[in-house]
Amino acid sequence: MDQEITIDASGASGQRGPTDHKRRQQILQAAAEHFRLYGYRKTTLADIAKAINLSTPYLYKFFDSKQAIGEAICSHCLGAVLSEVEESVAATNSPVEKLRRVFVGLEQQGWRVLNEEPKMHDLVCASFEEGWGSVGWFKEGIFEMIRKIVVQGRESSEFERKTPLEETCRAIARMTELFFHPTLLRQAGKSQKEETLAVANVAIRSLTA
Amino acid sequence: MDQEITIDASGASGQRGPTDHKRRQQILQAAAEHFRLYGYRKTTLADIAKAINLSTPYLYKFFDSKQAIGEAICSHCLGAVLSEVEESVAATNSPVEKLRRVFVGLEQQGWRVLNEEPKMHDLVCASFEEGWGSVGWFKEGIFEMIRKIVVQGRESSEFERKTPLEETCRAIARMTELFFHPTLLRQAGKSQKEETLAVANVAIRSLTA
DNA sequence: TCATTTACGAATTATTAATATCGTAACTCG
DNA sequence: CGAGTTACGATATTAATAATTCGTAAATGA
Repeated sequence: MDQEITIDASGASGQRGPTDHKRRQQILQAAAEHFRLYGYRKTTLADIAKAINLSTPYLYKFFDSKQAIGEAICSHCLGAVLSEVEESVAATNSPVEKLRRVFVGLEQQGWRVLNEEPKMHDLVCASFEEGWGSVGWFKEGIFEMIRKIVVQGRESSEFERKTPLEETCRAIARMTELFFHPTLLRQAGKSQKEETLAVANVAIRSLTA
Repeated sequence: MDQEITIDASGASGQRGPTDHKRRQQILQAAAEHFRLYGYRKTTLADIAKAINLSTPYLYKFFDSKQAIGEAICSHCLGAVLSEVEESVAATNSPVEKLRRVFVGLEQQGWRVLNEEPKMHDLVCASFEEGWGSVGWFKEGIFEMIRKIVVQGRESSEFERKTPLEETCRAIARMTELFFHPTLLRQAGKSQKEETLAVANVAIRSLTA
């Protein structure tokens, strides 16, 4: 009704009932709007149901729990972050520059969510604190992105080929966490472009050894 | 009465009145014991005062606030962590091994506090969340430790000398945070020796380039 | 059979009042 | 004056209670 975009809930756990059902879409869109405006904790299932003229219990035809809806919305938000970063990465061919853009892009996007969608940031915080499925999925996305870049860099001989691929990429993925982890982001309180670049450079130098 | 060790409060902010006063020591020791047993939040100033037969307001002769006492105890705890790591670092001459020990040592010590002194861990969490002075002091200590190691490594030609010292060391110091930051530690829920070593290796390779 | 609701118990979350705690100022004692 | 206390207000915390909210089961209609 509001936005024409569809929210892909596949990937988030806690789903049930028919996928690709019109109601699921409505629920997710109503939830997204309410979460963004009033926050996850303050919106009740009744709010969501009412917004699309349904009774509360019917939501359970599509989701296991309120948290399951939260996870779906969170996945969508994190998915958007990942897409932005992927796009930025795709816009250059240099593996070194790609890697730098992963770090900088994640920092920027994390900062954007914190500032422009504070309620969403809260939701992301909760998902990290409670270890929801959406987090693992997101981290895996980052790891894959980095792995591809490193593989490309090794093929073009810009990166070394001695160290174990998996271990190295996991470590670098882990390092990006310093700049997108919502709790750290909040504690930092300000953008950290400088620091991000410095850490990215460490990662890059370790590969170009 | 309990422990013969003295707690050095210099470095922590929020202190007032005579330094090196017998009462300050008593307050700090009583506070340390209560914080460790019952937690920062649950111990009241009255508890501390009563333990050494003082009235509550007299504590304010030595500390600006309850938080100031918390900071002092927190500094002491973090100082102990730093000492342990420094000792481990001092036990080898290889800069590479030293650097590895900074990472591994911090991870170990962080994990130890989380498990063996959970109430202290809560206090450390609070200090990070609220950005107490003790945190900046601790991070600066790590940075200094790393800087010395890198300088030594450069002098012995084991490390490269092209990259700016300050920036590089700040970045590496930042990377260690992944394994001692109390919030991340709690969220991880388990020891991460493997990951720590992997990230340490990235730092080391970036220097031996 | 699929879409949906009503009825309802358990668990969680506001609300509020009572209490405790923090921190200051002024006071006492030797 | 240095060591310490008493008295006290503003703020935070706890406890008890009332009200919501989550989530299930069984029921209703198309």
